[in-house]
Amino acid sequence: MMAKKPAELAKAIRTPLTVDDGIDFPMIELFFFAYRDFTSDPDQLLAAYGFGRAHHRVVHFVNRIPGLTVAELLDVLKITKQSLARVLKQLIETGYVVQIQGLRDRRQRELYPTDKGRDLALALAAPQSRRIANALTRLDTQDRETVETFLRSMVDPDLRVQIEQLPGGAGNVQDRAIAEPEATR
Amino acid sequence: MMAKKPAELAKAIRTPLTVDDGIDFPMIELFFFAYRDFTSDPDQLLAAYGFGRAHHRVVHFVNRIPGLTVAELLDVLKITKQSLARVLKQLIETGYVVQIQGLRDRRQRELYPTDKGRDLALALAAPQSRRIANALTRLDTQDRETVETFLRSMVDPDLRVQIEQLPGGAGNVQDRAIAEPEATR
DNA sequence: AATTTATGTCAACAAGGCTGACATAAATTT
DNA sequence: AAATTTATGTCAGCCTTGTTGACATAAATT
Repeated sequence: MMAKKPAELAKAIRTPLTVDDGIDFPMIELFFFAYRDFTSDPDQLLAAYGFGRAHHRVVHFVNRIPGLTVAELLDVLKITKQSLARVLKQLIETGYVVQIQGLRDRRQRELYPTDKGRDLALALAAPQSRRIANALTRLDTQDRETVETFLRSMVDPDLRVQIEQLPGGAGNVQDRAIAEPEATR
Repeated sequence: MMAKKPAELAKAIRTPLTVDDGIDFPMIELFFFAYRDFTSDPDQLLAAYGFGRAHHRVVHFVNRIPGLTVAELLDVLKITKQSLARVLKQLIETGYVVQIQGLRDRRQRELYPTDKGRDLALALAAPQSRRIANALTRLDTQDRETVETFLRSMVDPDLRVQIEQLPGGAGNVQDRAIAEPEATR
């Protein structure tokens, strides 16, 4: 009996889980590895600035939706006020983001990027966009829509409104397919 | 000059970044939101077990590649020994994973799931697999290959070997398309 | 016999999640 | 006008999970 080696107590399963177990493991793993490398692109850049992924997300959405309020940003990021406060404070102090008191509602703080903030957002997005463009070159042109449809369907239905609100409307293939400068401003 | 209000110092940019800036923002954001919700599926389950995402990843790969060594697991997860040690210790103590001394090389510890560990891996993978299956229903059958090709191309080329080694070979569309139980063991 | 390798462990640190409580100013309701 | 609600900020403290560097041990290799 000797309870010393737990390896002897509970028996080891030596066969791998596979698709035969009714789970789409290949797709689960592809998604995992793809996202891991996708996020690794901006990581080196961020480290140079002394920022982390949390800063990245804030800078990104402030540039994509200039003037959004703190509450709106919390809703997009799905984090708590305190978590946001830390990184937002740093971004404001270092001059990447500015707050402007709301006109209609003066309790609100509208968030805007500065020139520095815009440059950073572009620099962070560039390698990710390149990676995507490269991946799409292995596909037919109309396959882009397939990938978009897939990814959009992976998002919780009640959260897809967030996507549709973004300029360029990733939630709206038809709108953006032509890539014409719309009246988004 | 009163340096009190940084909002007044650096000017706010009021126009959003769009695809016109040469960046594929729609795809970047779709990927972000899709992955966010994809990982939220197992999170509730994990919380019930008192585990985190780190435990999830370990349990997953130990079930997919039973008998892999600590060094191999570190290589797949791309984390440090110490980070792995913490969660691995917990998983072993609570009986989800067992270690067996290597036969060829007795320094190595081969990692295997227990029955508990296998059940957990399946329970965690189920909602993710369901989400994927649901997303694929909106596509034609041959579009699955398009999505797989896209995701595989998003992975760093030198890291794609990791995918190809997994049973069911997500890196090998032809092999897995038929979903036949091959001589993978 | 000496060295290298695989693993474990300890101490310490940092980022970025979380909660709960409390403060303030502005808007809204009564 | 007074009371309440809302948007935001802030403080204290906790947890997970990533990091580094140092050191120990046993087994394999040279």
